[in-house]
Amino acid sequence: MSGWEAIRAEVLSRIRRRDWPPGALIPNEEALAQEFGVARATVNRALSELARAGVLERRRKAGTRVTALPVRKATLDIPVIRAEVEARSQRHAHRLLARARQPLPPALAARLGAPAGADYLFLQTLHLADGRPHVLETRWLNPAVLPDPAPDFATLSINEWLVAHVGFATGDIAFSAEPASVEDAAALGCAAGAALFITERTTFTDVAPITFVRLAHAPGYRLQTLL
Amino acid sequence: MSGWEAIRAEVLSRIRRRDWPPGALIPNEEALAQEFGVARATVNRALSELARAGVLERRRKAGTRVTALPVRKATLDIPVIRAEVEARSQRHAHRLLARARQPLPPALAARLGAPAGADYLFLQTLHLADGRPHVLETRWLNPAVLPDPAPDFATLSINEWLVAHVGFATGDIAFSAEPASVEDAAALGCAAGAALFITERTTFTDVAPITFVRLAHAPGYRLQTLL
DNA sequence: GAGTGGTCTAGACCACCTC
DNA sequence: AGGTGGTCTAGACCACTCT
Repeated sequence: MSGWEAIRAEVLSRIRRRDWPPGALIPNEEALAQEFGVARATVNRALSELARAGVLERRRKAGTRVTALPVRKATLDIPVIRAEVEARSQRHAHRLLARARQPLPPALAARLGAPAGADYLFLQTLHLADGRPHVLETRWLNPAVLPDPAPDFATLSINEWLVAHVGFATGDIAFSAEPASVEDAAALGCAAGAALFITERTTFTDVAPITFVRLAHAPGYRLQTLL
Repeated sequence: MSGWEAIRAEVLSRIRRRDWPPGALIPNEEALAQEFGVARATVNRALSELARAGVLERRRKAGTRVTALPVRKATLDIPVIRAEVEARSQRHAHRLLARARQPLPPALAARLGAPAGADYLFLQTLHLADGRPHVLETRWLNPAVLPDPAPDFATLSINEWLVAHVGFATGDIAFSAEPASVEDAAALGCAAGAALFITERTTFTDVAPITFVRLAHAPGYRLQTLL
């Protein structure tokens, strides 16, 4: 191994070995470049990666420190549901349970930054994995992003239509646990009150809100990632 | 704005505008460098960031494509519990409920890559926020990583001792929803069967397993992040 | 074999921040 | 005011992988 990855490994090793304990200032880029016999840019690359991982804290003039109370950063992959199901070699299908124009509930209007009571498209979709209920998707969609006539979401999943036609957007995502409502339970085929893993996402373009979606995952769902 | 961030923004804009639709091959680095009047390294930096975000897919010789079915990547911060509580201006405290040497349950031994029935330290800690139950932490700890004599975890939280003395490690993390067990309910002061948000982590150093920890969060907990 | 991205270098300038 | 990291350049070599 050589190059910036080798330097990252060596620095990490010195941190683990407590040569550079938590909170300590480490030598500056030029000194390390000399020590390792590489260009400063190579050291910069290695240290920047460690800073991104939360292991180091870097500030101009102040130098580079080992993070005292490291905030571990985990990267989650949020796949399209169909891709997630098919990655487990299961067959994916979806059924459109509801589709209606509805005024946006006030709480959601606030989260999306939309006018209260705005006319939104309400969609409820049940995703199936190998024919069994997998995820109940409840979505409010800004009709302004839709073409006229609107696509038939009975055949093409909404989410896939969005990623293909609206493109990349910003937003936020939240995870929680909720007891299954009567509606959740009916759709997912579980008992009311069962512990469900809930994902909630809001997405925006630069100019307008796009959608709010709540995913209620069938019992047993796990979201997993490497640290 | 100028530099690599400007180029990233312009490329992203062309993708959103569908000048470069999903799946399309975009010009190579040298062509873009000429067009924007910058060095190839600057284009490389911009495109690498977009690839890291999952917007582009890059392969030598094959070139750079707009991701067809983008896998959104969300970065989660996993703070030390005390820091998380204090960040909300609440007072943190913890009580050590149990501490015992116990053989590692077979299921956990497999996950940690430890010999079945290995002698581990079992610790159960209740974290309080403003005096109210916040998280029930259930942990198995490899005694080999502890000094002799072992620290008194009644005063210093285990997790903080670990981050300060064992240092950075690899591992994995999983999130799920579970009904509260009788034990969970008693500790957290909620009803048995209530929907709890569960975090499970396993961590290793290069050479040995360190710990498995299960965090049962009190009802209402949300894990949130930006996309 | 050849085209593409990944990385490295040596030097430079600059933004930022602590002192 | 001056030290530090952040970025850019122009050029080079290399690793990978598609054809």
